[in-house]
Amino acid sequence: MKYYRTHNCGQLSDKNNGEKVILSGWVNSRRDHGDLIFIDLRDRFGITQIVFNPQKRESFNVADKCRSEYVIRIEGEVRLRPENMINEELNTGKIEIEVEKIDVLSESKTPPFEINDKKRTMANEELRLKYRFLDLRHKYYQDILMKRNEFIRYIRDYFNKRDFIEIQTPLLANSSPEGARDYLVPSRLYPGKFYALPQAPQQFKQLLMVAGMDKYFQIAPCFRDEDPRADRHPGDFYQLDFEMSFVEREDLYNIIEKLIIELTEKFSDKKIMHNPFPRISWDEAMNTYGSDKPDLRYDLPLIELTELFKNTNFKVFANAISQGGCVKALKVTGGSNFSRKQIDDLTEIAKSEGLGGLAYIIYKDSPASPILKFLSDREVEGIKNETKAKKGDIVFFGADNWLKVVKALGKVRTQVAVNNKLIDNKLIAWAWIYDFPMYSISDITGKLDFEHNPFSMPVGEEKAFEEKDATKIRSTQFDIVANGYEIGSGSIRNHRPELLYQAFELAGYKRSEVDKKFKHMVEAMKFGAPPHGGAAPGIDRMLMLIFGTNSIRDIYAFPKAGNAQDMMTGSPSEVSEAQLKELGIKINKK
RNA sequence: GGGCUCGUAGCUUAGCGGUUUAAAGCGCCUGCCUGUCACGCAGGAGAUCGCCGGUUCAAAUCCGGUCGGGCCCGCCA
Repeated sequence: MKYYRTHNCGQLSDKNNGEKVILSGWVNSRRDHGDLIFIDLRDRFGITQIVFNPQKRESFNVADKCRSEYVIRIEGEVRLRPENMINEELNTGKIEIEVEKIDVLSESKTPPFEINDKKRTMANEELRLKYRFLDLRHKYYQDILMKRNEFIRYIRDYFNKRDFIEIQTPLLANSSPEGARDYLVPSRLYPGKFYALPQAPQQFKQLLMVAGMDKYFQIAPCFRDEDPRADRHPGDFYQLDFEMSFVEREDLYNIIEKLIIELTEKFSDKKIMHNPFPRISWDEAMNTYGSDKPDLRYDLPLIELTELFKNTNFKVFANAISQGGCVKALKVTGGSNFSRKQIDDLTEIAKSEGLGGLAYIIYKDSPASPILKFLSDREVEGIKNETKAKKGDIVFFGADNWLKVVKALGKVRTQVAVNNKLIDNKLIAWAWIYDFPMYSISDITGKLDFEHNPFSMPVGEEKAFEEKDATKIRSTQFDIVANGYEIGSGSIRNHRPELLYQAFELAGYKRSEVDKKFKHMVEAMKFGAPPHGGAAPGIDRMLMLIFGTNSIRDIYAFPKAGNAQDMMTGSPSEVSEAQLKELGIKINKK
């Protein structure tokens, strides 16, 4: 009976008036009025005010010694608060507990930072991560973890209702030659050999389709050994991984789109901007927004001007066009008041993406620009017509090969949106980007390589390979994007072994190499593989967006810091000589 | 691997065109207080200014290095 409680701290109301209750929790704050002590007792469910009177001398003396974060257990009677002392901010604000007996279950050292239910501590993150078990006592984090639980349960229900089954795939898998850096796990039984933690259950889920499981999903832990970002947790993260047999892309869109709409409406304060989600081909996305994950909360499209400058005397534009490139423009309404510094900063962004510079025309009473003297009257008039620039606007130009131009102006577009506060944070602009390129020329090797998942079916299946220019082959790969983030991707898979060999061959893999590296996959496809496809939205990014947190770390119970270390447990850490010896591993320290 | 930026009581910050006692709010400790709810009032303790070196009569302050954090680029099929 020592640790028994009758209620939690968020439960009692005026209906319980007069009841004898036992509560336990943490001392959130203590207000000592000399001969009257209030304690706000806190647990995950809420806060209840408890009152100590000097008539119960023994209990009063214990309460006098209680400090923040002590764990206490009290017995007492629920009492209505006087009318004018009701606390509207608390669910339990109409009542308080008149304490008869108190036990201190655990004392607490003075915490390294203040823990208050009302506000998040402003202590720096390194310290908070070190004492994560204390930081998590904040309502902010408790709410997120509870909401995350609801979120994931909703997803499980959604898929279960639709005949999907959740299947756990191995965490000790094989290192894959494609993709991100693997986390390796040494094998004790086979010295010199390694498991790899899966970057995604991609191969297993396809094999489950071959196995006839028909519809699979998993809240799947994934591991990639890459450097973190604010929106990328180092090491491990979760994907909503699913795969279906006998489907087209349309089936995949439908199942995700409906889920995401329900999740957004149920769990977010934000409004969905476009419903149904816009579908934008990769070419169109790049051409219009200069990004394969465009932020559609603001418009600001890139404008095509190559035709206008076909015969221009302005060398920068003429050179770009003669080498098969293009000229594009970005009009910023009301941008004529950009400072010198702002224009310089935007120019730097363009240059960092490989452009020689960022030409511009400012529209005051008449157009003003360093490049005006190189342009004909017809061209100046044409720019105005195409961009619909008016007094008060600015138009930026990019000229080079197509991809460079759109990427650079896309970055400029993003920055302009920030500068001019064009972003409405109350919106989530979900969208589909489809028909990604199957291949691209690697910057490093100069050779053709897979742009994304090599197991995706090319658009048009065998007809795709009639295309002479392999960079023009499109994949059934699609992304779900929102507010400038890539949330996840999917595709119809290539279940036809001959087409798989053909796809790999273009990327420079011989049949024998494919057999060696992906033997189980190719073999599986030869034993009656159903057509199938799937996708994998990132749970973490969805949570970030839908909950509206700024850091990916907020939605994890125990996140790693930006240095990929766990500040609390100290991992990664050294291991004993004996362990290394058993694994046959020798460490060369730098 | 590269760039930017931050590091001053337990916490958050001020001071940083060189100078004597490093300042404030919160927290902590002590005392007072029977209606507070981030209670209030009074008093007190608490800092080798991340670390190492240099310049100087003198460094939290200027310079160099180093360590640690954050953000970004590369990377992330």
